[in-house]
Amino acid sequence: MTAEPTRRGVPEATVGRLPGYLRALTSLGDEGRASVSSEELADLSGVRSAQVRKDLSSLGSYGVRGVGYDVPRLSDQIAAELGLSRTRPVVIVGMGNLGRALASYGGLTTRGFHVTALVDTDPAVVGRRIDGLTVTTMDRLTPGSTRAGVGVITTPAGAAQEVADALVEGGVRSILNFAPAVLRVPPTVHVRAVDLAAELAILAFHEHQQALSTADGEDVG
Amino acid sequence: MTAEPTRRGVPEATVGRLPGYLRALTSLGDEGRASVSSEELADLSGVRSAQVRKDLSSLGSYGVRGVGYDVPRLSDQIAAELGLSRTRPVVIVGMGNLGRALASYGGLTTRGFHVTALVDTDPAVVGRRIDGLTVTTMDRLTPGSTRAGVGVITTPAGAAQEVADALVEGGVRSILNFAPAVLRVPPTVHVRAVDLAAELAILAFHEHQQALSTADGEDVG
DNA sequence: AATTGTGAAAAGATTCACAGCA
DNA sequence: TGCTGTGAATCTTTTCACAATT
Repeated sequence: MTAEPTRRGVPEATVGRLPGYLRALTSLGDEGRASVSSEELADLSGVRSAQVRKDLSSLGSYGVRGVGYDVPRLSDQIAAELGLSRTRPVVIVGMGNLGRALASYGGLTTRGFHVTALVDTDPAVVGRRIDGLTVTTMDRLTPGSTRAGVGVITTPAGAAQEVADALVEGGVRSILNFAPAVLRVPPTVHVRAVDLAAELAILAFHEHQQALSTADGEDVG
Repeated sequence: MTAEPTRRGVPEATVGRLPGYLRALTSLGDEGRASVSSEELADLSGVRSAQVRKDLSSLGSYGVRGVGYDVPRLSDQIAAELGLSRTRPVVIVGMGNLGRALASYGGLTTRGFHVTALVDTDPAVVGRRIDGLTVTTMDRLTPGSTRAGVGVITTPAGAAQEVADALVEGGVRSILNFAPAVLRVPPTVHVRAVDLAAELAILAFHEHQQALSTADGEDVG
């Protein structure tokens, strides 16, 4: 029993798709749609319908055979499963371009997350107000403001580990890391990394392969 | 034979880890290290050593038993595999906070990528200079500037599909999509999505599960 | 003695295909 | 009839363990 496996066994791959389903369901709900089929939900989420059914059944779902899934009910179900009912504090560390962009990013402020602190070390930035919050230094963070919350690291790679340590110390149990660095954290702390350079490199790989295979005379549509 | 499978069969999961290896190797190289073991490289990349060996062997690697991998040589090998030898043009569409942040993001401008155009529809933004480039409208993009390049979408979700269509029209074959929307593109075009809200939701899920299991009396170190 | 490369085993994820139900 | 839920089949990924090699 490490920190990894999930309570009632929702597979990790399924968890990764739940936000996508929720997004689609939210937009269906806004249009006043009462029910949706796995086929349509799959289409809106960019996956296959069998996948949708498997995923939702692993949640102990409440679809109706011959009809589909109840949109508001399934929304609530997924939001509850994701733990989005309770609002979580977010601390952003590193007030460069990316940090500032995230601080004012609407998608972050909406469902379930609330930016409670902005942090930087640069004295020229500390004390400035960004999007209604005053930038503080790391050591001014109160443990209460970060407990059971999410830390977002948008510092240069060199500072990332130090920041992660401080966040963990301050009670953060989840970290979203934009710095191109591997973080060492206790096993109770979850880290997700978003590496823009890596994403581009992966795209470059596929383009490269495509170029090679067309040069070799494969047909490409 | 769709567009998916890779020339000499480098598994997709492996491709996803190559940028991480390259990052570690680059930093080892900068320190003047001549060789590295799978064990150490694994440690630096946050994976297991067996994984590293499998991954590198699928590249047709050139490690030396009893010694390890030659750092500069392996770097070159991976960079070549990823297609990072040739510089690729990047077009960023959507000059909000995130778009501006990416436009001046160093990690993007370095290895293999070069931002060649910034695009927005807002007349108040078009014509402005950001980071040495003048913001244009979509229709002023020359096909040549985007061909075989990468399009980055940082617009609101509602505009994303339209932008993707235009990028594809303009010759882009890879898209990095930050808008929370599923894009429909021809099968020859590769899309990777970065969804910040989804990342946070996934972290929230794990925190939520952890909270549940501790409440149920599981030990958590 | 140290470390790679790789078959084989195990685990995980996806897809199929159809029984079961409204 | 239409669509879910799921066992079985398939495919992919990870991990193990050890022979091969310097």
